[in-house]
Amino acid sequence: MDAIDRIILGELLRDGRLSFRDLAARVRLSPTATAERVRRLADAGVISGFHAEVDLAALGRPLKAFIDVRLRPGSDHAELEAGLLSLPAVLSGVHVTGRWDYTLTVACRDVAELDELVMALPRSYGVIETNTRLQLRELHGSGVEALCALVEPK
Amino acid sequence: MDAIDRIILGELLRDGRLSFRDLAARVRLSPTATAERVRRLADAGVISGFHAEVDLAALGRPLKAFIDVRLRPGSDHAELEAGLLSLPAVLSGVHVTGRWDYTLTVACRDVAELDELVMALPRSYGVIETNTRLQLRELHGSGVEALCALVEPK
DNA sequence: TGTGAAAGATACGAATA
DNA sequence: TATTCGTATCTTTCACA
Repeated sequence: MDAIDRIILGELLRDGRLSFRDLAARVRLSPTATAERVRRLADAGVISGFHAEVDLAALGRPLKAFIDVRLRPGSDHAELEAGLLSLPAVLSGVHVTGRWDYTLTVACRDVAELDELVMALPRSYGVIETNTRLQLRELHGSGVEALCALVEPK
Repeated sequence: MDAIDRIILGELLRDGRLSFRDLAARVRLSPTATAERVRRLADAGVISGFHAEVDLAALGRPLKAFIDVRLRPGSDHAELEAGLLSLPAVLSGVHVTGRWDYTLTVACRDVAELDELVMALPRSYGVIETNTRLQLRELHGSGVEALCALVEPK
C-alpha cells in the first residue's frame, strides 16, 4: 500500500460515492488505474465495504447509551449473544476484558425505552449484572476524521 | 419516511455504492424517482453521508481497546478533548455519564503501543485516571446488520 | 411524487506499453 | 501497473402527469 492508496482511502472515507473520475483527478491517475487500485484494496480486505451513514436521531432514536453486562457463568454464550443483538435498540456488542463481559451500544427512542431494555436484560438474556452509561456527547472529530488522519500520508 | 424510504436506507446501508438504477429496481420505481428520494433523505439529514469501511487490522492496527478516562476537575475540557482526539491511535471519544468522563476508542499496532498510550495520557492530557478494556471480539451482526433491522419495514 | 426520453458523464473491457 | 480508446451503462435534467 503506497501513498496513492492512502490518499484513495482517505477520499473514500470522506465520500464513499466519489466517482472514479473525480478520485482519479485527486491522485493524478487515469480513472481505470484508480478503479483497479480500489478493486485491489477491496480484494486485500483493506476496504471492507461502502455504507450509507444514517442519523439515528433523525430516525427517532436520539438516546445513545452503552450497557456493560455480565452473563451467568456456564451459560451458552453464543446463544445469549445472538439474543442480545436481536434486540431492536442494540446496535452492536463487543466481548471485552475486565469486570464486564460485554459492552452493548444501544440507541433508544427515550429513557423509558432504555429503562425497559435495561430491566429486560436480566430477565431474559442470561444477564446477571448491568452498568449503563448514557452518551452525553460525541467528541468533534470522532469517526471519519480520525480514520483519515490514520490512513493519509503525511 | 415511508416503507420505500426504509428499503432504500437498508440497501444503502449494505452497499453505499449501489447505483440508482439497481436501487430503483429493488424498490420498483424509476431511477429518477429513486435518486430524488435519496436526495431528500440526505437533505433531511437521515442520511448523513457515505463512507468506505476500512479494516483496521489490515492497516496494521489489529488491537482495539476502550479507554475510560477521568479528567482533572476545573481544566479546559474543550482543549483536552482536542488533544485526546489528535492522538493517532484514538478513533473516537464520547462524553458519558457515570464514574468516567470519557470513553475513548483506540486502535493500536500492538500492546506496546497501547501501553505507551495509556501511560502517556496522565502525563500530557489532563487525565487523572484511566481504565482500559481490550476488545476481544465483536459480536457477529454488530454494525450494519443491526442498523438494517432498525430501518427496514417489517 | 411520479414517469420517460435524451444528453452528458461515468464505468468497463481490451489492447498495449 | 499504467495508459488510451471504444462501447455499454449510468446519472441528471427536463417536460409533463
